[in-house]
Amino acid sequence: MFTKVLVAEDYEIANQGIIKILNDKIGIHNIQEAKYCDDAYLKFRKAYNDKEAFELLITDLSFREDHKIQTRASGIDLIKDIRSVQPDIKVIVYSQENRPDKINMLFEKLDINGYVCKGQHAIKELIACVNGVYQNNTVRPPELTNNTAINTMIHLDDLDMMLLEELSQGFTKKEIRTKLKKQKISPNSESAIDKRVSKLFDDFKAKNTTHLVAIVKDLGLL
Amino acid sequence: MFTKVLVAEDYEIANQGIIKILNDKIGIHNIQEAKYCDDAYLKFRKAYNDKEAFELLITDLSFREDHKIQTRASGIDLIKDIRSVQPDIKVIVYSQENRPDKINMLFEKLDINGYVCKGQHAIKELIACVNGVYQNNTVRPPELTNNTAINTMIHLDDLDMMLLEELSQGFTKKEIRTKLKKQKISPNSESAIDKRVSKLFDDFKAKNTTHLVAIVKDLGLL
DNA sequence: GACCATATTACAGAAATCTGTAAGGACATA
DNA sequence: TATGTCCTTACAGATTTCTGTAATATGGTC
Repeated sequence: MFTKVLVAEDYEIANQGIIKILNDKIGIHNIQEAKYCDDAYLKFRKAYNDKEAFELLITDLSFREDHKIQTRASGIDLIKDIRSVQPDIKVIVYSQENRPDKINMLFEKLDINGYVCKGQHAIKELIACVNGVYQNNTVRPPELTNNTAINTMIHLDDLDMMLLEELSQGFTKKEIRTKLKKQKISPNSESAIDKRVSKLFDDFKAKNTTHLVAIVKDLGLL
Repeated sequence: MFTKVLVAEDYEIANQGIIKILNDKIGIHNIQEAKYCDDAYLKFRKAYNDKEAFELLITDLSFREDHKIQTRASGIDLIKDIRSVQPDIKVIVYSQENRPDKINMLFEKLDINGYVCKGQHAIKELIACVNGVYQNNTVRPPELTNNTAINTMIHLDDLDMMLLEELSQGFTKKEIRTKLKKQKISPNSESAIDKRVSKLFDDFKAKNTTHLVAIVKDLGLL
């Protein structure tokens, strides 16, 4: 089993919870914790330089903003930076994120080894994940395999996201059209935008713009 | 210090984290945990009947829905039920909720003894809270005292909330007006509703309905 | 080039939104 | 009763939203 693990998670209680599981249930005792990305990187770097490198990184994705100025804003940056130094370190992400496309992105772009959703069954999943990753498997969360939900079906491109963002900020379609023209993004005609938004209505089964934004906010896409 | 504590929290990792803090930092070792409200109540009831009652309950507010059917949906119900049996038990709520009015409601309506926000400084806050509550103090989170934010300033009555809810569900003002008339809620005229919504625009500095709903969703009021 | 599917654009009309003004009712105070 | 304030209602007009139809453009395939 892994003997040396780094845990990066800003929620202290969750941080302690992970350590307790690793301790009690998996028997890993050489654990260091960090509440900030930069702090995590420093601890990683020191261990690496001392030839006592970590074998596994367990990290959250989002770190709440704080008074401390961070060069790394998210766990994604942290993973990239650490992997650029020590490419073979195993990485497990432990996060609230449950959007399949986002989680898949982590596996595809960052080549992470495992993912555990914060939730009711996190202990069992974490244990299974650490064991699986130790055996060189890629461990995706059960939600991902079962859940072929809306998010995966509906493909939102950059323009869709921009439209949703602008609409949620209260801009009229005329204003949005003007912005698009200024940025020389096409399509930028009134009816093209109308069509795009109407398609979003269909996709999300929304009655109007307000409803659409409410749905998308609830889904956490915005 | 307290000697017997019940922890009700459905997120397993957080659950373990709390127990670790109570163990390591406060020296409480007689701790029972529950992942479901009903389970928590049963454990409470058993201890009470065995004359080995809990002295402190630490509970979350929201429990994720699951396949298990629960008679108690939220921590609020749990607190009410437990207090109706053992009125003098101390209660600390540990939750993500950060809306001042909601938190204040807990202190006023449920007479809870302490509140800790899930977050970066939860350990320090939890320790301070348990200590404070043990000394018969009421411990409100630091956020609450500092944050005289929008939420506290803007008073939203039932009609306001209903309007926001209906609008976010994509109903037109005409539809809303019809609903109000059916339920014999006044005011129900088109212009009265317009005025109400316009006031909400002013309050939340929204440009239009869509913007308003987006803001309110972000604030977590809806 | 010819063909097809798809995406963009133009235009138009009904419906809904948003912002005013003005008038009436409820209620408290003097 | 008179006065003032606040809330509700009625109405109107400009703007925006939403939904169509139809023409044009784009990109890929044969």
